[in-house]
Parts: sequence; C-alpha cells; structure tokens
Amino acid sequence: MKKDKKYSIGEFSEKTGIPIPTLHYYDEIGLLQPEKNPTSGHRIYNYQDIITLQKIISLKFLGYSLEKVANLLHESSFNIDLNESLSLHLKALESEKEKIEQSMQAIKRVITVVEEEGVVDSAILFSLIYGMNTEHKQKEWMEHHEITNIAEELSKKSEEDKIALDKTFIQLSKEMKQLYGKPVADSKVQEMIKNYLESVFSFLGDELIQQLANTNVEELNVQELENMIPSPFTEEEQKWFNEAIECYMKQTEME
Amino acid sequence: MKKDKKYSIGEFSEKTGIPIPTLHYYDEIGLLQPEKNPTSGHRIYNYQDIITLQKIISLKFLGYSLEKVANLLHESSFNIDLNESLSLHLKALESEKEKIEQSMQAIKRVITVVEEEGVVDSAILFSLIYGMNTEHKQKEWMEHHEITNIAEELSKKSEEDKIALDKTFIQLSKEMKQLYGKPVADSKVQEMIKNYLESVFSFLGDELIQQLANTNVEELNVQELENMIPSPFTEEEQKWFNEAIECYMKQTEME
DNA sequence: CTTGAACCTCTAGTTGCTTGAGGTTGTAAG
DNA sequence: CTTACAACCTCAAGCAACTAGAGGTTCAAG
Repeated sequence: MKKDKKYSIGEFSEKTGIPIPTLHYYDEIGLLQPEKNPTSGHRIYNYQDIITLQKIISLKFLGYSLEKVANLLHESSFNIDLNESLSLHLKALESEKEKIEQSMQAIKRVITVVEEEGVVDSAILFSLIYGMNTEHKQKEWMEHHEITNIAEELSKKSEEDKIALDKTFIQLSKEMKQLYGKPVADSKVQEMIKNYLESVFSFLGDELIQQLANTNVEELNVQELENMIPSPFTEEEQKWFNEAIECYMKQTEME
Repeated sequence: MKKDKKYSIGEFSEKTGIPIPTLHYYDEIGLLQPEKNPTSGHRIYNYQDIITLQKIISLKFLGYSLEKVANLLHESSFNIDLNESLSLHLKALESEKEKIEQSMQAIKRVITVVEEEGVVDSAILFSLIYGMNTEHKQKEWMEHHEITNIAEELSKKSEEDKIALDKTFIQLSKEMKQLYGKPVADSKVQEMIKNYLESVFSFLGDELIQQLANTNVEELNVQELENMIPSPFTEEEQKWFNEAIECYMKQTEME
C-alpha cells in the first residue's frame, strides 16, 4: 500500500518539490530526519515524512521561522493560544505589505516622472525618493508639532496630485539651474517663482494655506524637518532662490 | 557653513538614524568610505557623505541590493534605461506582495476557523493550510487538464464561501472521526454523507457540477492532484468513507 | 565487472547586518 | 598630570535559510 512505500531522497524531492540540499539541511537541523540505511547512509523517506514535510511547508507558508516550525511540529492540535501567535504574524505581514506598497508607489512615481521627463538629474530624483521614503517621519514630525490636521490632509492627497507636484518640482529645478545667476528681480526669475508658488498653493488648497498661515512657524524646529528632505540645490542656489521669493513677496505686497 | 561641518561617526549616526555598526559595514564594503584621521583612525564624515548616504537609503528603499546600490551610486542621472530596471523591481515587489497577501488570507481563514471551533485537530488544519498554499498549483493542474473554466470559477469564490467550506470540512472531519467504525449503511453515517455532499454541491453550484459531470475523470491523473492535497484521514478512514459514499449513491439511485 | 547516476559528508559562500571581545583615543574633572 | 570614562577602533563570529561545490561512496543496469 501507499503507506508502506519508501522513497530515496531523489524521489522524495521530486514528489514534494523540495530540493535535495534543502532536505539535507532539514535533516541537519533536526527538522525532518528520515530513517537511514545503516550501511550506506542513504536516507529513506516514508509516508509519515511526507506528512511532516507538509506540516513544515504549511507553517513556513504561515510565516513561521524554521525554529518555530520545529516547536509547533509536535503540537497535536491548534487551539486559541495558537491563534494569538497567528494574529501576531498577521500584523507583521501587514506591515511588511505596507512597506512593499510604499516602495511600489515610490517606484511608480519615479518611473512616471522619468518617462515624461526623459532624463532627470540624479540629485533631484534622489531628493524626491528620499522624501517619499521619509514621508511617514515627516508626518510624525508634523503630528508632534500639533499640526496633525495638516499632516492628515497631506497624506490624503491622491497619487496623481503627488505625481503632478513631482513634475512641477522637477520643472522648477530644471528652470532654476538655468536661471541661476541672473538678478532675482529679473522678470523670468519672477515668472518662475510665481509659477512655483501657484502650483504649491494649488496642491495644498486654500484651507491648508489658511491653517499654515495661522501656525507660528518660528516655533517649529524647521531644521529637523529639513534634515529629512534633502535639497537638490547647492547652498548658493538655495540662498538665491530664497532671495528671489522674498523679492516676489515684496512686489506682490506692493501691488 | 553647514557644508564644511565634519561629523564623528556617533554624530553622523545620530543625524542620519543609521546605526554605527552599519556605517562600519558600509565602510568595509566600500559603499560609504569617509575620511579618516590618519593618527587615530577615527572616521570623519562630511556633508557629501550625508548626500551619499541619502542616495544609498533611497536606492535601498527602492529595493536594490547593496551591490546594485554601489553600481548605481555613481550614475549622475536617471534615464530611460534605468526605468527598465525599476520596472523589473516593481514586478518582483508585486509578486512578493501577492505572496504575503495569500499568507494573510490563509492565516485569517485559520484564525476564523479556530475561533469558531475552539480546538481543531492539527491534521485537519494542516490539510486546509496546505491546500491553500498549493491553490495556485491546483489551478495550474486544472488548467493543464483543460478544465480551465472550472479553475476560474473556483478561484472566483469569495472568502466567506471558502471559510464556510472550511468549516463544513472540519465539521465533517470531526463527525467522521466519531462515526468511524459503524457500518456504512448506518442512518447517522448516511446522514453525514448527505450533509457533506449537499454542502459541496452548494459550494460548487449547479453549473460547475454539470461541467464536472461532463468531464471524463478517468482520463485525469487524479493521483497527481491528491498529492497536492493531503488527506487528514488515515487510509482506513478514507476507505470507509469512500464505501459510505458509494452506499449513499446506490440508495439515492434506487429512490 | 564496469560505468554512470545518485547518493554521501563536509566546507564555504550568500545578504545585510548585529554582537562581542579586547584595545586605543579623546575629553573633562580633580 | 593623572584618571576616569565615553567614544572610537579592529577583528572575528553569528544570524537565517539555504545554495554550491569538492571529493568520495554506493547502487542499478548492461
């Protein structure tokens, strides 16, 4: 009968789909130790070994480490206690999944942007990616500084909106690298600043702008936030850009 | 200025959030090699090292191995070529995500079942889990045997339906272990068989039953499929169960 | 009896760190 | 000027879960 059949390691590997070296390994660590021919040392697997291996595969599938598998292997029944450990695993898997999803979204954003722009300066792109990467830290930072509602609103933005902002950001960076050096009052520079501010405002929306305006920015440790988002600009470029914004602000105030 | 600031490894670690031993490691493998004080050997990190580390973290976030990170680190711009490698990564992440999702569903099913049943015999549970695990293989098998439509229909079933079937299966297994030994014609045994067949039929639905009935089962290599789904029953139990089903079939035919 | 596939053991390599031992350097207080 | 102590150094080993390879033995068929 089927139950009495013995298998060489090759047959067993074939039947179960587990590679021979892995079976050797499982033997070595005591997870699945088949009978051995005492003269030749060849492994002899039987029906029970199939069952055991199926248990091992099942537990691995549920996400258990081989060590835990070894412990669970001898349990004759699953009870509520075990359910607790399963719930724990579920949570671990959940967060792993979230991490993967974030990476996937980041990659998609990068792909879209590179596709539409052709070639993108690596400094600019890395500042984008790094920003995505630390999005949750930025959120934490905002929550810590009691502007939770702003954090909430930002994370609710759709992927399209974010990609649109990415593109604006890249466009701006490109233009800026071209215009850098011109006087800040130059009409082209002022035009760029205008475009930039307008897209940022339209991304944020009126409500958020209002909330931000009512927040005392001085009190916040902005330096900390800046550490999270690398600037793709040199220090001089950054300084020039800030001056250009100031200049723009003064002009609009006057009007 | 900020750009001229130098950092000890401790400060650098603090600022970037990367543990010191990891920085040691990155130095060792040539990924991030800061200046060194020639007399003391102490590492001195500068602004450029922060930028480099941000690149490293970004690329890791996108899913690249440290070896690939080392290669990409020196690219000055991202172009379409790089997009190909990104797409590849996206696919890898996608399949990883799917695997996790499957495991999560499996765990959820197990949790639900254990919660409602209290204690479940491990043989029964493992046969369920192993079945979930090999669901895609079963599907492949079906597709290979030209019963693709059946495979499609089965994989479309909702999670609730599957859980319901799981429960039926466990109920049946329990009852069976109790009734085993009684004559197959016993009314209780026949009752159990009736319940079992009815739930299976209601899970499959009329259409699928029809399709299955029209398929020549003899031609299929059923042995192969059975290898994929471990039975939680001993051989004798299995035999007894088959006889009971045959008996039931005969009786219903007569009516 | 020979040939070749299948099997054996043992060692080392993989990835991305982490941990630890044992020793040196930098800094601040007494 | 010592002396404590933190921060740093190097080098080695350990982790998980295998995978790969060398070099030798056994089995099955012809």
